[in-house]
Amino acid sequence: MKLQFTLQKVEKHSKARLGVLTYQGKEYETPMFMPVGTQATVKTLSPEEIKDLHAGIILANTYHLWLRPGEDIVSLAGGLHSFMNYDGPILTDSGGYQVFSLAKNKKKDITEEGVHFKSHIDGKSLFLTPELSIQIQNKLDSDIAMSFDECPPAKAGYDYLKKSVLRTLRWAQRGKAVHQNPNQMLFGIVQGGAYPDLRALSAQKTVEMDFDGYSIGGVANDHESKEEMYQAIDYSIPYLPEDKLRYLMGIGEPIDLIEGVIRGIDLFDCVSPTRLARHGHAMSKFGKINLKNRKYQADFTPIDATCDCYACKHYTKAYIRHLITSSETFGARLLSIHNIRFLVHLMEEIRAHIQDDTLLSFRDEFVKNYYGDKYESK
RNA sequence: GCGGAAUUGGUGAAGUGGUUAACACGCCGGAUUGUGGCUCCGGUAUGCGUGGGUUCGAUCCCCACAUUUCGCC
Repeated sequence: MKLQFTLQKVEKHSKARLGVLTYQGKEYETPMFMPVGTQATVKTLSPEEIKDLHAGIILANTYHLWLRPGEDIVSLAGGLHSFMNYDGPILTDSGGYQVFSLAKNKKKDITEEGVHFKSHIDGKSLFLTPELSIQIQNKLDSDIAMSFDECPPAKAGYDYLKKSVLRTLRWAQRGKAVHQNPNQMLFGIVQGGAYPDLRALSAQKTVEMDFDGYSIGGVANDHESKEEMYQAIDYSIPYLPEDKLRYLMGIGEPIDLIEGVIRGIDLFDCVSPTRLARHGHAMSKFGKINLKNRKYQADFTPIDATCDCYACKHYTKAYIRHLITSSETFGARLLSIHNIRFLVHLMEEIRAHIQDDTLLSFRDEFVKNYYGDKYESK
């Protein structure tokens, strides 16, 4: 069954929206943060643990699963849900971003037809097209498929970005034409860097094609400023229909989630909670905690005494620090659990504040706690 | 007791008579936004066993001593 999205409320003081996703008889509330499980697993976590965190949609990646084990194997297994034993909704990214990120400093050849680039596994030459990406996602049987887009660097320059936006529009059309899975939503992606007219063009033309939802892409690239990122959202949102999902791709810093919601975003994904975990960092409302720091060596308190996650209920900073510095995978697992729970809980708070029309003051208070003096001095 | 070899940071070690003593690990920081899980970037020996000597200059040459180690009695 296809996911259903119902918009429930828009905040008075901002564009923040509350919505409900209905899937297999269960309801999931938006705005929502989606953990990333590139290779059909949220790194270090079992599906049961993901559900215990009250996460909803998780991401998987077309590019990675195409290369290994191959979409036919997943299809033979009965699709992604049965293959990975996850009965919640799954979104697949199209592989467009991987062309940008995996082949960042390597040879790649972007043509009208598609993208030639090398496998990160064995260097083999690959050719991914908009049609192929959608066909793979049809077979993977995710619940939300993404259009294959070009994800150019933010600093690419107006002329290149314009060409790229127009090509991404043609690619979206080609992908939509071959999309066949009736149980799967298909999203279009708005590009256009930090240029208002390109974002407007991209958004309007994409919406004309009538997708099940719309993403704002190209915002997690390079080192653009937060202001530019927020502008890219602001330039895109006015053209998107109220009753469809809006997904800000790749964004997951706590403050960005709040700012995104304020601007009208419903869905976010980011590798940060799991990647930071593997590198020994815990997220908290007072900023990132680097558990590798010596000062936690004998700190026998939890990461956050008020957190209800498994890691905080049973383990101390000193123990997790020991696991991380000893390269024990249980440390990465505990921190992944905590960090995802932190973001999921943040979204719960955000939804409560939308309900009360108090999101803006929540944002201000959050920023003060999170950045402390650092933010004041900026 | 005799003879040989060795002695460089927390560790394993490279090295040269002449500016800032290589590299690796560890340690200490930092980074990380549609994930190339064990990643990236910094910092980390005011000193080369100790004491003398040679030299304009010694970690590098010489002497003595100490310690370690190997062989022989």
